Amino acid sequence: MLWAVDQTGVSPEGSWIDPPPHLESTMSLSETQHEAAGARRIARPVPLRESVYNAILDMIVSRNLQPGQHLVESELAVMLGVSRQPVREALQWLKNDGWVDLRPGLGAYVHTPTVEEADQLLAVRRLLETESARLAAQHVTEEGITHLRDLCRQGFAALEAEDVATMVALNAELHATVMRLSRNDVLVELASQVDRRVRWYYTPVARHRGAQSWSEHSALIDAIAAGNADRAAEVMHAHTEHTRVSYLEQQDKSGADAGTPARPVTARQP
Amino acid sequence: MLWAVDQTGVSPEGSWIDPPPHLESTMSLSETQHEAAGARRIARPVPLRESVYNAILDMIVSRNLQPGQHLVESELAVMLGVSRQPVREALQWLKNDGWVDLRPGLGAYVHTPTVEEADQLLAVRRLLETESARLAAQHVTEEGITHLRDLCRQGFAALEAEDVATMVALNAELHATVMRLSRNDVLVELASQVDRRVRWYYTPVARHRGAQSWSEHSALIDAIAAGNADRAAEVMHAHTEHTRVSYLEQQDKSGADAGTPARPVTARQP
DNA sequence: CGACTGCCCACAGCATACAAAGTGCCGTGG
DNA sequence: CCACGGCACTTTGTATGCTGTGGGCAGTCG
Repeated sequence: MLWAVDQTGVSPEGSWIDPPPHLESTMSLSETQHEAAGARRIARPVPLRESVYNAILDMIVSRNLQPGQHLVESELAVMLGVSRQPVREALQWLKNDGWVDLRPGLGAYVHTPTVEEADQLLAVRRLLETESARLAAQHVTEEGITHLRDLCRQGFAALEAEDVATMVALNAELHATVMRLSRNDVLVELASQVDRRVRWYYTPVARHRGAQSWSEHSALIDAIAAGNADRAAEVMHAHTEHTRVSYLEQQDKSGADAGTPARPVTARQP
Repeated sequence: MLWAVDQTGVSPEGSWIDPPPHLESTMSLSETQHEAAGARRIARPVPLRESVYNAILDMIVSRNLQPGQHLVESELAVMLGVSRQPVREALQWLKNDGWVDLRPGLGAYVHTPTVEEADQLLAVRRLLETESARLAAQHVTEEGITHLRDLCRQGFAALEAEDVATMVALNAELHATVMRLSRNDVLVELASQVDRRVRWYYTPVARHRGAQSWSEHSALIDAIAAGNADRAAEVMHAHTEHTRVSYLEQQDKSGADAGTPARPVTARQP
Protein backbone atom coordinates (compact mmCIF):
# COMPACT_ATOMS: atom_id res chain seq x y z
CA MET A 1 0.00 0.00 0.00
CA LEU A 2 2.98 2.28 0.30
CA TRP A 3 1.63 5.15 2.30
CA ALA A 4 4.59 7.36 2.44
CA VAL A 5 6.42 6.86 -0.79
CA ASP A 6 5.03 7.24 -4.25
CA GLN A 7 1.46 7.96 -3.38
CA THR A 8 -0.44 9.04 -6.45
CA GLY A 9 2.23 8.02 -8.77
CA VAL A 10 2.20 10.84 -11.28
CA SER A 11 4.92 13.33 -10.58
CA PRO A 12 8.10 11.55 -9.61
CA GLU A 13 9.59 14.67 -8.12
CA GLY A 14 8.56 17.57 -5.93
CA SER A 15 8.33 18.11 -2.19
CA TRP A 16 6.51 15.05 -1.03
CA ILE A 17 4.64 14.83 2.15
CA ASP A 18 7.21 13.53 4.55
CA PRO A 19 6.13 10.87 7.00
CA PRO A 20 4.73 13.06 9.75
CA PRO A 21 7.43 13.42 12.37
CA HIS A 22 4.59 13.67 14.81
CA LEU A 23 6.40 15.01 17.78
CA GLU A 24 3.12 16.70 18.62
CA SER A 25 2.80 17.31 22.29
CA THR A 26 -0.93 17.43 21.69
CA MET A 27 -1.39 13.72 21.95
CA SER A 28 -4.37 12.88 24.11
CA LEU A 29 -3.78 11.21 27.40
CA SER A 30 -5.83 8.16 26.56
CA GLU A 31 -3.76 7.48 23.47
CA THR A 32 -0.65 7.71 25.53
CA GLN A 33 -2.02 5.24 27.99
CA HIS A 34 -3.05 2.84 25.28
CA GLU A 35 0.29 2.94 23.63
CA ALA A 36 1.92 2.40 26.97
CA ALA A 37 -0.29 -0.64 27.36
CA GLY A 38 0.97 -1.92 24.03
CA ALA A 39 -2.49 -1.70 22.51
CA ARG A 40 -1.44 0.37 19.53
CA ARG A 41 -3.71 -0.32 16.61
CA ILE A 42 -1.00 -1.27 14.17
CA ALA A 43 -0.14 1.56 11.85
CA ARG A 44 -3.21 3.43 10.81
CA PRO A 45 -2.38 5.24 7.61
CA VAL A 46 -2.37 8.76 8.96
CA PRO A 47 -5.21 10.60 7.22
CA LEU A 48 -3.89 12.49 4.26
CA ARG A 49 -5.41 15.74 5.46
CA GLU A 50 -3.25 15.47 8.54
CA SER A 51 -0.09 14.96 6.55
CA VAL A 52 -1.06 17.86 4.36
CA TYR A 53 -1.73 19.96 7.44
CA ASN A 54 1.71 19.22 8.80
CA ALA A 55 3.36 19.82 5.46
CA ILE A 56 1.76 23.21 4.97
CA LEU A 57 2.39 24.17 8.57
CA ASP A 58 6.04 23.33 8.16
CA MET A 59 6.22 25.48 5.10
CA ILE A 60 4.63 28.37 6.94
CA VAL A 61 6.82 28.09 10.00
CA SER A 62 9.94 27.71 7.93
CA ARG A 63 8.96 30.77 5.92
CA ASN A 64 8.81 28.81 2.70
CA LEU A 65 5.41 30.36 2.48
CA GLN A 66 5.53 34.06 3.23
CA PRO A 67 2.99 35.79 5.40
CA GLY A 68 0.24 37.22 3.26
CA GLN A 69 0.93 34.85 0.43
CA HIS A 70 -2.02 33.51 -1.47
CA LEU A 71 -2.29 29.76 -1.15
CA VAL A 72 -3.81 28.24 -4.25
CA GLU A 73 -5.44 24.92 -3.59
CA SER A 74 -4.52 23.34 -6.87
CA GLU A 75 -0.90 24.40 -6.57
CA LEU A 76 -0.58 22.92 -3.13
CA ALA A 77 -2.31 19.79 -4.31
CA VAL A 78 0.11 19.30 -7.17
CA MET A 79 3.06 20.22 -4.99
CA LEU A 80 2.16 17.63 -2.40
CA GLY A 81 0.99 15.05 -4.87
CA VAL A 82 -2.57 14.82 -3.61
CA SER A 83 -5.93 16.04 -4.77
CA ARG A 84 -7.54 19.29 -3.74
CA GLN A 85 -9.86 17.63 -1.27
CA PRO A 86 -7.34 16.90 1.51
CA VAL A 87 -5.78 20.29 0.87
CA ARG A 88 -9.09 22.04 1.42
CA GLU A 89 -9.63 20.19 4.66
CA ALA A 90 -6.14 20.98 5.85
CA LEU A 91 -6.68 24.65 5.05
CA GLN A 92 -9.86 24.70 7.10
CA TRP A 93 -7.90 23.19 9.98
CA LEU A 94 -5.14 25.76 9.55
CA LYS A 95 -7.67 28.52 9.56
CA ASN A 96 -9.08 27.37 12.87
CA ASP A 97 -5.62 27.42 14.36
CA GLY A 98 -4.98 30.92 13.13
CA TRP A 99 -2.29 30.05 10.61
CA VAL A 100 -4.12 31.14 7.50
CA ASP A 101 -6.96 33.51 6.80
CA LEU A 102 -9.68 32.02 4.66
CA ARG A 103 -11.61 34.50 2.61
CA PRO A 104 -14.74 32.94 1.14
CA GLY A 105 -14.65 32.88 -2.60
CA LEU A 106 -11.09 34.15 -2.71
CA GLY A 107 -9.04 31.50 -1.04
CA ALA A 108 -6.48 31.09 1.70
CA TYR A 109 -3.79 33.56 2.67
CA VAL A 110 -0.97 32.91 5.08
CA HIS A 111 -1.76 34.82 8.22
CA THR A 112 0.28 37.95 8.73
CA PRO A 113 1.17 38.29 12.37
CA THR A 114 1.38 41.76 13.79
CA VAL A 115 3.15 43.03 16.85
CA GLU A 116 -0.17 43.71 18.53
CA GLU A 117 -1.30 40.19 17.91
CA ALA A 118 1.91 38.71 19.25
CA ASP A 119 1.55 40.84 22.33
CA GLN A 120 -2.02 39.75 22.84
CA LEU A 121 -1.07 36.15 22.26
CA LEU A 122 1.70 36.33 24.82
CA ALA A 123 -0.66 37.99 27.27
CA VAL A 124 -3.18 35.22 26.87
CA ARG A 125 -0.44 32.67 27.17
CA ARG A 126 0.63 34.25 30.43
CA LEU A 127 -2.92 33.96 31.68
CA LEU A 128 -3.32 30.31 30.75
CA GLU A 129 0.11 29.28 31.93
CA THR A 130 -0.30 31.02 35.23
CA GLU A 131 -3.51 29.17 35.88
CA SER A 132 -1.94 25.91 34.83
CA ALA A 133 0.87 26.43 37.32
CA ARG A 134 -1.62 27.11 40.07
CA LEU A 135 -3.56 23.98 39.29
CA ALA A 136 -0.45 21.90 38.78
CA ALA A 137 0.69 22.75 42.28
CA GLN A 138 -2.60 21.38 43.55
CA HIS A 139 -2.54 18.17 41.59
CA VAL A 140 1.12 17.42 41.44
CA THR A 141 2.36 13.85 41.67
CA GLU A 142 5.69 12.31 42.48
CA GLU A 143 6.46 11.26 38.92
CA GLY A 144 5.31 14.61 37.62
CA ILE A 145 7.99 16.34 39.63
CA THR A 146 10.56 13.81 38.57
CA HIS A 147 9.76 14.44 34.94
CA LEU A 148 9.88 18.19 35.39
CA ARG A 149 13.23 18.09 37.16
CA ASP A 150 14.54 15.86 34.43
CA LEU A 151 13.47 18.30 31.75
CA CYS A 152 14.94 21.15 33.67
CA ARG A 153 18.25 19.37 33.99
CA GLN A 154 18.33 18.74 30.26
CA GLY A 155 17.43 22.37 29.77
CA PHE A 156 20.46 23.56 31.68
CA ALA A 157 22.58 21.14 29.69
CA ALA A 158 21.27 22.51 26.41
CA LEU A 159 21.84 26.00 27.74
CA GLU A 160 25.46 25.22 28.41
CA ALA A 161 25.82 23.62 24.99
CA GLU A 162 24.14 26.67 23.47
CA ASP A 163 21.79 24.36 21.63
CA VAL A 164 18.93 26.76 20.98
CA ALA A 165 16.70 24.34 19.08
CA THR A 166 16.78 21.81 21.88
CA MET A 167 16.23 24.54 24.41
CA VAL A 168 13.09 25.69 22.66
CA ALA A 169 11.83 22.12 22.40
CA LEU A 170 12.55 21.43 26.05
CA ASN A 171 10.94 24.68 27.06
CA ALA A 172 7.80 23.73 25.18
CA GLU A 173 7.81 20.26 26.66
CA LEU A 174 8.23 21.59 30.16
CA HIS A 175 5.38 24.03 29.84
CA ALA A 176 3.24 21.33 28.26
CA THR A 177 4.01 19.03 31.16
CA VAL A 178 3.03 21.62 33.71
CA MET A 179 -0.08 22.23 31.67
CA ARG A 180 -1.01 18.57 31.73
CA LEU A 181 -0.49 18.45 35.46
CA SER A 182 -3.30 20.97 35.76
CA ARG A 183 -5.69 18.12 35.01
CA ASN A 184 -7.88 20.39 32.95
CA ASP A 185 -8.13 19.05 29.44
CA VAL A 186 -9.92 22.09 28.13
CA LEU A 187 -7.13 24.28 29.41
CA VAL A 188 -4.56 21.98 27.85
CA GLU A 189 -6.33 22.16 24.53
CA LEU A 190 -6.51 25.94 24.49
CA ALA A 191 -2.97 26.39 25.68
CA SER A 192 -1.60 24.09 23.03
CA GLN A 193 -3.32 26.19 20.38
CA VAL A 194 -1.85 29.36 21.76
CA ASP A 195 1.54 27.80 22.29
CA ARG A 196 1.92 26.58 18.75
CA ARG A 197 1.42 30.07 17.50
CA VAL A 198 3.64 31.65 20.10
CA ARG A 199 6.45 29.30 19.28
CA TRP A 200 6.43 30.58 15.72
CA TYR A 201 8.01 33.82 16.72
CA TYR A 202 9.45 32.75 20.01
CA THR A 203 12.69 31.23 18.82
CA PRO A 204 14.64 34.47 18.44
CA VAL A 205 13.84 35.36 22.02
CA ALA A 206 15.05 32.08 23.43
CA ARG A 207 18.62 32.83 22.65
CA HIS A 208 18.63 35.98 24.73
CA ARG A 209 17.13 34.89 27.97
CA GLY A 210 18.01 31.24 28.18
CA ALA A 211 19.85 31.39 31.48
CA GLN A 212 17.28 33.38 33.38
CA SER A 213 14.52 31.35 31.83
CA TRP A 214 15.82 28.05 33.13
CA SER A 215 16.44 29.25 36.63
CA GLU A 216 12.90 30.53 36.65
CA HIS A 217 11.78 27.10 35.55
CA SER A 218 13.67 25.68 38.45
CA ALA A 219 11.95 27.99 40.90
CA LEU A 220 8.63 27.11 39.34
CA ILE A 221 9.18 23.41 39.85
CA ASP A 222 10.14 24.00 43.46
CA ALA A 223 6.90 25.85 44.06
CA ILE A 224 4.86 23.13 42.37
CA ALA A 225 6.67 20.40 44.26
CA ALA A 226 5.92 22.20 47.49
CA GLY A 227 2.27 22.30 46.51
CA ASN A 228 2.31 26.05 46.90
CA ALA A 229 -0.28 27.10 44.34
CA ASP A 230 -0.06 30.83 44.86
CA ARG A 231 3.69 30.84 44.68
CA ALA A 232 3.67 28.64 41.56
CA ALA A 233 1.20 30.96 39.89
CA GLU A 234 3.30 33.96 40.88
CA VAL A 235 6.49 32.48 39.51
CA MET A 236 4.84 31.42 36.27
CA HIS A 237 3.24 34.80 35.91
CA ALA A 238 6.57 36.53 36.26
CA HIS A 239 8.25 34.01 34.00
CA THR A 240 5.81 34.38 31.12
CA GLU A 241 5.71 38.11 31.60
CA HIS A 242 9.48 38.21 31.23
CA THR A 243 9.14 36.27 28.03
CA ARG A 244 6.58 38.72 26.75
CA VAL A 245 8.68 41.74 27.64
CA SER A 246 11.73 40.10 26.11
CA TYR A 247 9.85 39.61 22.92
CA LEU A 248 8.73 43.18 22.78
CA GLU A 249 12.24 44.49 23.45
CA GLN A 250 13.53 42.22 20.75
CA GLN A 251 10.99 43.76 18.46
CA ASP A 252 11.98 47.29 19.30
CA LYS A 253 15.61 46.65 18.73
CA SER A 254 15.42 44.81 15.46
CA GLY A 255 12.34 45.82 13.58
CA ALA A 256 13.46 44.20 10.39
CA ASP A 257 15.32 41.20 11.68
CA ALA A 258 14.98 37.88 9.94
CA GLY A 259 12.46 35.46 11.30
CA THR A 260 10.42 38.02 13.14
CA PRO A 261 6.95 39.12 12.21
CA ALA A 262 5.67 42.67 12.29
CA ARG A 263 6.56 43.58 8.80
CA PRO A 264 3.23 43.93 7.07
CA VAL A 265 5.39 45.51 4.43
CA THR A 266 6.17 42.69 2.08
CA ALA A 267 2.78 41.20 2.72
CA ARG A 268 0.32 42.36 0.16
CA GLN A 269 -3.25 41.34 0.72
CA PRO A 270 -4.99 41.73 -2.61
CA MET B 1 -32.90 6.03 10.00
CA LEU B 2 -35.55 8.72 10.49
CA TRP B 3 -34.10 10.85 13.19
CA ALA B 4 -36.85 13.18 14.03
CA VAL B 5 -39.69 13.44 11.62
CA ASP B 6 -39.72 12.24 8.08
CA GLN B 7 -36.51 13.99 7.05
CA THR B 8 -34.53 11.24 5.41
CA GLY B 9 -34.22 11.03 1.74
CA VAL B 10 -37.20 10.94 -0.43
CA SER B 11 -39.52 13.67 0.67
CA PRO B 12 -39.01 16.85 -1.29
CA GLU B 13 -40.01 18.69 1.83
CA GLY B 14 -38.56 18.55 5.27
CA SER B 15 -35.62 20.26 6.88
CA TRP B 16 -33.98 22.16 4.14
CA ILE B 17 -31.20 24.44 4.96
CA ASP B 18 -32.96 27.57 5.97
CA PRO B 19 -31.50 30.85 4.80
CA PRO B 20 -28.92 31.28 7.54
CA PRO B 21 -30.41 33.44 10.28
CA HIS B 22 -26.86 34.35 11.05
CA LEU B 23 -27.26 35.72 14.53
CA GLU B 24 -23.81 34.38 15.19
CA SER B 25 -22.00 36.32 17.83
CA THR B 26 -18.90 34.69 16.43
CA MET B 27 -18.48 37.29 13.80
CA SER B 28 -14.94 38.51 13.69
CA LEU B 29 -14.26 42.02 14.72
CA SER B 30 -13.01 43.09 11.35
CA GLU B 31 -16.21 41.94 9.70
CA THR B 32 -18.17 43.90 12.23
CA GLN B 33 -16.16 46.97 11.51
CA HIS B 34 -16.55 46.53 7.79
CA GLU B 35 -20.27 46.19 8.04
CA ALA B 36 -20.42 49.18 10.30
CA ALA B 37 -18.52 51.08 7.67
CA GLY B 38 -21.18 50.09 5.17
CA ALA B 39 -18.63 48.19 3.14
CA ARG B 40 -20.66 45.00 2.95
CA ARG B 41 -20.02 43.29 -0.32
CA ILE B 42 -23.61 42.90 -1.37
CA ALA B 43 -25.09 39.57 -0.48
CA ARG B 44 -22.65 36.83 -1.14
CA PRO B 45 -24.61 33.60 -1.01
CA VAL B 46 -23.22 32.32 2.27
CA PRO B 47 -20.93 29.34 1.59
CA LEU B 48 -22.88 26.13 1.75
CA ARG B 49 -20.58 24.66 4.37
CA GLU B 50 -21.58 27.44 6.70
CA SER B 51 -25.26 26.80 6.25
CA VAL B 52 -24.65 23.12 6.76
CA TYR B 53 -22.63 23.89 9.87
CA ASN B 54 -25.47 25.92 11.31
CA ALA B 55 -28.05 23.33 10.37
CA ILE B 56 -26.18 20.50 12.03
CA LEU B 57 -25.33 22.61 15.04
CA ASP B 58 -28.99 23.44 15.47
CA MET B 59 -29.86 19.78 15.36
CA ILE B 60 -27.27 18.98 17.97
CA VAL B 61 -28.25 21.75 20.33
CA SER B 62 -31.93 20.98 19.93
CA ARG B 63 -31.22 17.32 20.63
CA ASN B 64 -32.53 16.21 17.28
CA LEU B 65 -29.18 14.53 17.11
CA GLN B 66 -28.42 12.66 20.30
CA PRO B 67 -25.00 12.71 21.92
CA GLY B 68 -22.97 9.75 20.73
CA GLN B 69 -25.01 9.33 17.59
CA HIS B 70 -23.19 8.39 14.44
CA LEU B 71 -23.47 11.07 11.80
CA VAL B 72 -23.38 9.58 8.34
CA GLU B 73 -22.21 11.99 5.70
CA SER B 74 -24.43 10.77 2.93
CA GLU B 75 -27.52 10.82 5.12
CA LEU B 76 -26.86 14.37 6.23
CA ALA B 77 -26.20 15.34 2.65
CA VAL B 78 -29.49 13.93 1.44
CA MET B 79 -31.32 15.36 4.39
CA LEU B 80 -30.01 18.86 3.77
CA GLY B 81 -30.24 18.62 0.03
CA VAL B 82 -26.55 19.14 -0.67
CA SER B 83 -23.66 16.94 -1.65
CA ARG B 84 -21.31 15.23 0.74
CA GLN B 85 -18.53 17.73 0.22
CA PRO B 86 -19.97 20.66 2.18
CA VAL B 87 -21.11 18.22 4.82
CA ARG B 88 -17.59 16.95 5.26
CA GLU B 89 -16.26 20.46 5.64
CA ALA B 90 -18.95 21.35 8.12
CA LEU B 91 -18.13 18.25 10.15
CA GLN B 92 -14.48 19.25 10.31
CA TRP B 93 -15.56 22.64 11.51
CA LEU B 94 -17.81 21.08 14.12
CA LYS B 95 -14.99 18.88 15.28
CA ASN B 96 -12.74 21.86 15.82
CA ASP B 97 -15.40 23.46 17.96
CA GLY B 98 -15.82 20.37 20.04
CA TRP B 99 -19.32 19.49 18.90
CA VAL B 100 -18.53 16.21 17.25
CA ASP B 101 -15.77 13.68 17.61
CA LEU B 102 -14.23 12.65 14.33
CA ARG B 103 -12.76 9.20 14.40
CA PRO B 104 -10.53 8.61 11.39
CA GLY B 105 -11.93 6.00 9.13
CA LEU B 106 -15.11 5.65 11.13
CA GLY B 107 -16.84 8.97 10.86
CA ALA B 108 -18.37 11.64 13.00
CA TYR B 109 -20.12 11.12 16.30
CA VAL B 110 -21.96 13.76 18.25
CA HIS B 111 -19.80 14.68 21.19
CA THR B 112 -20.93 13.35 24.53
CA PRO B 113 -20.30 15.98 27.15
CA THR B 114 -19.36 14.82 30.61
CA VAL B 115 -19.70 16.55 33.94
CA GLU B 116 -15.92 16.80 34.24
CA GLU B 117 -15.67 18.50 30.90
CA ALA B 118 -18.41 20.97 31.73
CA ASP B 119 -16.67 21.75 34.98
CA GLN B 120 -13.35 22.30 33.24
CA LEU B 121 -15.00 24.39 30.59
CA LEU B 122 -16.65 26.59 33.16
CA ALA B 123 -13.39 26.91 35.05
CA VAL B 124 -11.59 28.07 31.93
CA ARG B 125 -14.43 30.40 31.15
CA ARG B 126 -14.06 31.91 34.59
CA LEU B 127 -10.40 32.48 33.94
CA LEU B 128 -10.91 34.15 30.57
CA GLU B 129 -13.86 36.23 31.66
CA THR B 130 -12.08 37.45 34.75
CA GLU B 131 -9.16 38.65 32.69
CA SER B 132 -11.50 40.29 30.22
CA ALA B 133 -13.18 42.21 33.02
CA ARG B 134 -9.83 43.39 34.29
CA LEU B 135 -8.77 44.59 30.88
CA ALA B 136 -12.17 46.06 30.11
CA ALA B 137 -11.90 48.27 33.16
CA GLN B 138 -8.63 49.59 31.81
CA HIS B 139 -9.86 50.27 28.32
CA VAL B 140 -13.44 51.23 28.90
CA THR B 141 -15.07 53.92 26.83
CA GLU B 142 -18.14 56.06 27.27
CA GLU B 143 -20.21 54.26 24.69
CA GLY B 144 -19.03 50.90 26.00
CA ILE B 145 -20.58 51.64 29.35
CA THR B 146 -23.72 52.94 27.73
CA HIS B 147 -24.12 49.74 25.79
CA LEU B 148 -23.48 47.62 28.85
CA ARG B 149 -26.00 49.50 30.93
CA ASP B 150 -28.49 49.17 28.15
CA LEU B 151 -28.02 45.42 27.97
CA CYS B 152 -28.29 45.18 31.71
CA ARG B 153 -31.54 47.10 31.69
CA GLN B 154 -32.97 44.78 29.06
CA GLY B 155 -31.72 41.89 31.15
CA PHE B 156 -33.71 42.98 34.15
CA ALA B 157 -36.74 43.43 31.91
CA ALA B 158 -36.38 39.91 30.56
CA LEU B 159 -35.93 38.69 34.09
CA GLU B 160 -39.19 40.24 35.14
CA ALA B 161 -40.92 38.83 32.07
CA GLU B 162 -39.40 35.44 32.86
CA ASP B 163 -38.18 35.23 29.30
CA VAL B 164 -35.38 32.76 29.74
CA ALA B 165 -34.34 32.59 26.10
CA THR B 166 -33.86 36.34 25.88
CA MET B 167 -32.05 36.33 29.18
CA VAL B 168 -29.56 33.79 27.93
CA ALA B 169 -29.05 35.76 24.74
CA LEU B 170 -28.58 39.02 26.62
CA ASN B 171 -26.23 37.39 29.05
CA ALA B 172 -24.11 36.13 26.18
CA GLU B 173 -24.18 39.52 24.53
CA LEU B 174 -23.18 41.28 27.71
CA HIS B 175 -20.27 38.98 28.35
CA ALA B 176 -19.23 39.27 24.72
CA THR B 177 -19.33 43.04 25.01
CA VAL B 178 -17.13 43.05 28.08
CA MET B 179 -14.84 40.67 26.28
CA ARG B 180 -14.54 43.00 23.32
CA LEU B 181 -13.79 45.90 25.61
CA SER B 182 -10.69 44.02 26.69
CA ARG B 183 -9.17 44.99 23.35
CA ASN B 184 -7.47 41.64 23.08
CA ASP B 185 -8.67 39.90 19.94
CA VAL B 186 -6.95 36.65 20.79
CA LEU B 187 -8.75 36.58 24.08
CA VAL B 188 -12.03 37.34 22.34
CA GLU B 189 -11.48 34.49 19.94
CA LEU B 190 -10.70 31.95 22.62
CA ALA B 191 -13.53 33.07 24.84
CA SER B 192 -16.04 32.82 22.03
CA GLN B 193 -14.96 29.25 21.43
CA VAL B 194 -15.40 28.37 25.05
CA ASP B 195 -18.63 30.30 25.31
CA ARG B 196 -20.28 28.55 22.42
CA ARG B 197 -19.75 25.25 24.14
CA VAL B 198 -20.76 26.51 27.54
CA ARG B 199 -23.99 27.96 26.29
CA TRP B 200 -25.19 24.52 25.30
CA TYR B 201 -25.87 23.57 28.87
CA TYR B 202 -26.15 27.01 30.29
CA THR B 203 -29.89 27.48 29.82
CA PRO B 204 -31.11 25.36 32.73
CA VAL B 205 -28.86 27.31 35.06
CA ALA B 206 -30.07 30.68 33.87
CA ARG B 207 -33.57 30.02 35.09
CA HIS B 208 -32.44 29.49 38.65
CA ARG B 209 -30.08 32.33 39.24
CA GLY B 210 -31.39 35.00 36.94
CA ALA B 211 -31.99 37.60 39.61
CA GLN B 212 -28.65 37.28 41.32
CA SER B 213 -26.90 37.04 37.99
CA TRP B 214 -28.20 40.37 36.77
CA SER B 215 -27.43 42.26 39.91
CA GLU B 216 -23.92 40.88 39.67
CA HIS B 217 -23.79 42.15 36.14
CA SER B 218 -24.79 45.52 37.42
CA ALA B 219 -22.02 45.54 39.98
CA LEU B 220 -19.61 44.44 37.31
CA ILE B 221 -20.52 47.34 35.09
CA ASP B 222 -20.10 49.76 37.96
CA ALA B 223 -16.61 48.49 38.58
CA ILE B 224 -15.72 48.71 34.93
CA ALA B 225 -17.17 52.19 34.61
CA ALA B 226 -15.10 53.27 37.59
CA GLY B 227 -12.04 51.91 35.87
CA ASN B 228 -11.35 49.75 38.86
CA ALA B 229 -9.64 46.77 37.26
CA ASP B 230 -9.09 44.71 40.37
CA ARG B 231 -12.63 45.15 41.54
CA ALA B 232 -14.01 44.31 38.09
CA ALA B 233 -11.92 41.17 37.97
CA GLU B 234 -13.04 40.24 41.45
CA VAL B 235 -16.71 40.69 40.63
CA MET B 236 -16.44 38.77 37.40
CA HIS B 237 -14.55 36.01 39.12
CA ALA B 238 -17.25 35.65 41.72
CA HIS B 239 -19.96 35.90 39.10
CA THR B 240 -18.61 33.17 36.85
CA GLU B 241 -17.75 31.05 39.83
CA HIS B 242 -21.36 31.29 40.98
CA THR B 243 -22.45 30.17 37.56
CA ARG B 244 -20.13 27.22 37.73
CA VAL B 245 -21.26 26.19 41.18
CA SER B 246 -24.87 26.66 40.14
CA TYR B 247 -24.33 24.34 37.26
CA LEU B 248 -22.77 21.69 39.42
CA GLU B 249 -25.56 21.89 41.97
CA GLN B 250 -28.06 21.64 39.16
CA GLN B 251 -26.27 18.51 38.10
CA ASP B 252 -26.35 16.95 41.53
CA LYS B 253 -30.01 17.57 41.99
CA SER B 254 -31.25 16.35 38.67
CA GLY B 255 -28.90 13.80 37.26
CA ALA B 256 -31.25 12.83 34.48
CA ASP B 257 -32.94 16.08 33.72
CA ALA B 258 -33.74 17.03 30.17
CA GLY B 259 -31.29 19.24 28.40
CA THR B 260 -28.41 18.45 30.64
CA PRO B 261 -25.42 16.36 29.68
CA ALA B 262 -23.75 13.79 31.83
CA ARG B 263 -25.69 10.80 30.76
CA PRO B 264 -23.21 8.72 28.85
CA VAL B 265 -25.98 6.15 29.21
CA THR B 266 -27.81 6.38 25.95
CA ALA B 267 -24.61 7.20 24.18
CA ARG B 268 -23.01 4.17 22.76
CA GLN B 269 -19.66 4.66 21.21
CA PRO B 270 -19.10 1.63 19.00
C1' DC C 1 -24.10 -25.62 21.14
C1' DG C 2 -20.40 -22.32 20.92
C1' DA C 3 -16.71 -20.15 18.63
C1' DC C 4 -14.24 -19.02 14.65
C1' DT C 5 -13.89 -17.64 9.92
C1' DG C 6 -15.01 -15.91 5.66
C1' DC C 7 -18.10 -13.02 3.01
C1' DC C 8 -20.83 -8.99 2.12
C1' DC C 9 -22.25 -4.46 2.64
C1' DA C 10 -21.99 0.18 4.21
C1' DC C 11 -19.32 4.15 4.71
C1' DA C 12 -15.25 7.21 5.01
C1' DG C 13 -11.31 8.82 2.28
C1' DC C 14 -9.70 10.46 -1.81
C1' DA C 15 -9.86 11.78 -6.60
C1' DT C 16 -11.91 13.95 -10.46
C1' DA C 17 -15.24 16.48 -13.00
C1' DC C 18 -18.22 20.42 -13.53
C1' DA C 19 -20.14 25.03 -12.62
C1' DA C 20 -19.96 29.72 -11.19
C1' DA C 21 -17.74 33.84 -9.84
C1' DG C 22 -14.10 37.06 -9.57
C1' DT C 23 -10.09 39.44 -11.57
C1' DG C 24 -7.11 41.28 -14.79
C1' DC C 25 -6.25 42.44 -19.46
C1' DC C 26 -7.11 44.13 -23.82
C1' DG C 27 -9.55 46.52 -27.13
C1' DT C 28 -12.38 50.14 -28.52
C1' DG C 29 -14.77 54.44 -28.17
C1' DG C 30 -15.11 59.09 -26.46
C1' DC D 1 -5.02 59.72 -23.44
C1' DC D 2 -8.35 57.96 -20.38
C1' DA D 3 -12.39 55.34 -19.29
C1' DC D 4 -15.54 51.89 -19.87
C1' DG D 5 -17.02 47.34 -21.39
C1' DG D 6 -16.34 42.74 -22.64
C1' DC D 7 -13.67 38.59 -22.77
C1' DA D 8 -10.75 35.05 -21.11
C1' DC D 9 -8.32 32.88 -17.54
C1' DT D 10 -7.80 31.68 -12.89
C1' DT D 11 -9.53 29.85 -8.78
C1' DT D 12 -12.99 28.58 -5.56
C1' DG D 13 -17.29 26.05 -4.63
C1' DT D 14 -19.99 21.93 -5.38
C1' DA D 15 -21.10 17.36 -7.10
C1' DT D 16 -20.16 12.64 -8.08
C1' DG D 17 -17.52 8.41 -8.81
C1' DC D 18 -14.24 5.00 -7.13
C1' DT D 19 -11.65 2.30 -3.70
C1' DG D 20 -10.22 0.29 0.49
C1' DT D 21 -11.30 -0.64 5.19
C1' DG D 22 -14.17 -1.87 9.03
C1' DG D 23 -17.97 -4.14 10.98
C1' DG D 24 -21.83 -7.12 10.98
C1' DC D 25 -23.82 -11.49 9.78
C1' DA D 26 -24.19 -16.01 8.54
C1' DG D 27 -22.36 -20.33 7.70
C1' DT D 28 -19.37 -23.89 9.21
C1' DC D 29 -16.32 -26.52 12.01
C1' DG D 30 -14.92 -28.26 16.46
